[in-house]
Amino acid sequence: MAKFLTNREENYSQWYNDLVIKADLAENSAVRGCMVIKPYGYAIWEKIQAELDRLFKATGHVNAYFPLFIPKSFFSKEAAHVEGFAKECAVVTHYRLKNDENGKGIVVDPTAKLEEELIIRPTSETIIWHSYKNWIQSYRDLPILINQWANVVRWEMRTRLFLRTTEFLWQEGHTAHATREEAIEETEKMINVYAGFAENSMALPVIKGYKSETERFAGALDTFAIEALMQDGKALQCGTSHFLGQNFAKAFDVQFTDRTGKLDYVWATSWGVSTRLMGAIIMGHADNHGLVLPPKLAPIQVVIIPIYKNIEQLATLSETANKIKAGLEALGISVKYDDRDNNKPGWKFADYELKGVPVRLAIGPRDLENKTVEVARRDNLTKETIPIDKVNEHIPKLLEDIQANIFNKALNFRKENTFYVDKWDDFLKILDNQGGFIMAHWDGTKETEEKIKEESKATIRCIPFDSPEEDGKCIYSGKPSKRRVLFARSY
RNA sequence: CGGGGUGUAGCGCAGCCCGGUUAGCGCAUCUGGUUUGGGACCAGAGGGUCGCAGGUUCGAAUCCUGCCACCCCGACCA
Repeated sequence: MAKFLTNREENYSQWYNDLVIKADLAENSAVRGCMVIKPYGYAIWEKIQAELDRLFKATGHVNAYFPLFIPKSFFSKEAAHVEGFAKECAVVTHYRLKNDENGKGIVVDPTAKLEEELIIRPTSETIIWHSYKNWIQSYRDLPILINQWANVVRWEMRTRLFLRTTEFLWQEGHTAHATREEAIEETEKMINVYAGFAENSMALPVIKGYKSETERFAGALDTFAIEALMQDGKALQCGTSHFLGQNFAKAFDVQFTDRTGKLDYVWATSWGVSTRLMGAIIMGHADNHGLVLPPKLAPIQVVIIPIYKNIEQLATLSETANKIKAGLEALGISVKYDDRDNNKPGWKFADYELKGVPVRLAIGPRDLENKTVEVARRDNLTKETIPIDKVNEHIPKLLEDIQANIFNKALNFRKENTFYVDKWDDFLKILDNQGGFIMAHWDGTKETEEKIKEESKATIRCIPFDSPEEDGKCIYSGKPSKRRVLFARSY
């Protein structure tokens, strides 16, 4: 078979780039660092959105929308927050263009300078908390459980399609609560929603945990994250949920009267996932033939390909194929019948494999005669022939089976690539050889964390919630430690 | 932003070092025909501001300057 993709083993990042382009998910745009998400890629994002939106609403949240622009002054109200984001903000300074007097096209009109510059949101805490000030007076106004689907801009140095783009799509939840406990509960609830989504829908096992102080969100008291292991042994942060304490309430002076009549600041959380999840799906499951989409997020779950010698034969096949299609659609399965005549079946087989379609049905005269259909599954590339009248029974089970199988495959990969390490030499050796997750002791200090990062390029991905207490010595400093934390090189 | 590389048709590339009439190849596209159970074949056709802007020259894809974009490696990050 001819090579259409760079081999994953040869050059992982080239393979990734090839895949995104060739599977028609996205492409680079005329603007540096910004991508065009193409219909097939966007369809996957829409599936992600739909399921997350359902989960948010099921946990009591509602959607709203806040502006793209944030007055510069808002941004500086929370000290840690501005510190964290200042270096990557796009700024609007003017509101008008004009024709150049020297005939050199269009220029910024210097008389149209804004009184106060506007920041294009890198995240919306500030403008949202400015609104919340007006919305909250009493404990009866709480909690506020709002999510918004939006685009944000972070002026990154180096970008990669889906993993890190200058503009990206995401959702950001911003909640306000009367008590610290309730806000912490919300923060935990949402990291669990994310973890559930990653594992159930994306078929990607994740580790939930706390971020170390240095890795925390700018302005948060605590950040929870889910971390997934990619096939090249690097970690990808897939979602974060932040306990913001009263920091933003204080910065924007949002106080409420509690049950006892006492005035207090509101407690906050924020949480988000982005189009980066697309990258996680790709790097978590895809192979040298292309994408492997989890059935629950695949825009096309089943593709039917006719094999025929002439138009008359195609017409006969189409009759059966359309019946199969209608039957599966009635079961809520998305089916594409590809009867285009410009490509041969072999071409289509390869193309749908590249696009990660979970199940392919091929039907030809031979099948028609035997009342059968050939079923090929994308996850393990096996084929079987089944009677047509068993399709409605077989395919739903098969989709579930594929969903479970790719999850288990990813889980096994993670198990095989998670190492409990106690010696610094082994730590470095593992990172350089195969990568993976490393569970090791850490003395809890910023200094050690920094040194480890410098010398190994690995960071603390998180302190897993379920990491058991055990006495040990820090992998780097040898000082005492109570539990292992999760290290990895990351995206 | 630092180091390295690349930019020529929708895609992948040759030509550039050593300037010279109409800029070439493969894939894709279009037309006609034969095909169709794992990326078909034959014949014909269309498609180019040679990344952009200046400069040198009788003449620039080719030489010079600046800029832009993309890729890889670092620092920053979801």
